[in-house]
Amino acid sequence: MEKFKVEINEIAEFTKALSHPARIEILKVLAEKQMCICGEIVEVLPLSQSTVSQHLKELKNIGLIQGEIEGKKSCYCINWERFQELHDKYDDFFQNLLIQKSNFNTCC
Amino acid sequence: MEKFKVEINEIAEFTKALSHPARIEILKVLAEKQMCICGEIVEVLPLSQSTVSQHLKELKNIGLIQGEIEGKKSCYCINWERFQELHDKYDDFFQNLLIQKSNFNTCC
DNA sequence: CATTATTATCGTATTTTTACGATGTTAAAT
DNA sequence: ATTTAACATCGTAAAAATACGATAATAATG
Repeated sequence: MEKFKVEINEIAEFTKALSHPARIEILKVLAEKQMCICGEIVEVLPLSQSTVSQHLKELKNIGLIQGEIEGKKSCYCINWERFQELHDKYDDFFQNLLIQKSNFNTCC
Repeated sequence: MEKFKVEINEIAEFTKALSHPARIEILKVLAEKQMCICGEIVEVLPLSQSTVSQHLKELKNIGLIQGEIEGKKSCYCINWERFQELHDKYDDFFQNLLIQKSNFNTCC
């Protein structure tokens, strides 16, 4: 994956983490409930427990969420700091694109 | 793909379109040059012509770029209206998430 | 008209993603 | 000490994404 610049790769990793509806839904649920255990997420999603666990792992890998084992349950929540960091990088990039939008750009 | 709500699916489709570094790079190049022919994009990317063509097609499918055949060349540019539309949807969604970030949220 | 240049599409191989059931692990409950 | 509940991980099947060479299509060029 060294074909592209680091900045580009970082954004792509972020958008990739968000590229599945289940993972977006998970973030939404976690934001609403502040935190919840795995089971609550599984209840809401139309996917099996193991599949949800996999999606949780992916979000965890990129750091968007945190998970901590509490007894026999597993408590998840959003890592807001990381969330902001990634969102900001994405946003910077796309704001820069928008700046370059010219007015007389009828294009093609 | 009817498992999730339309709003969630739309965002996922957008992020999916941006989930590959090549496609992000293409958008960057197109923003910088306002418009360019396929060959110019191929020159810049570390991928074969056919692969780049495929990525262009995906961006075109979701409407982020437009392509028009001009003689034997093919002129591409960003569809800024669509770009804004998708970006706004994404942004709305994540701003809503951020609103729900509570201060006393030490989580887990 | 034949050739060349530009790009899209086809066929296909490889890799990655997605999904699920089965199993393993650990802590709580009985 | 068993049993149960909650969850992660494993194994694996199926689908999708990625990449490329070869070919097709079309317009410009000679």
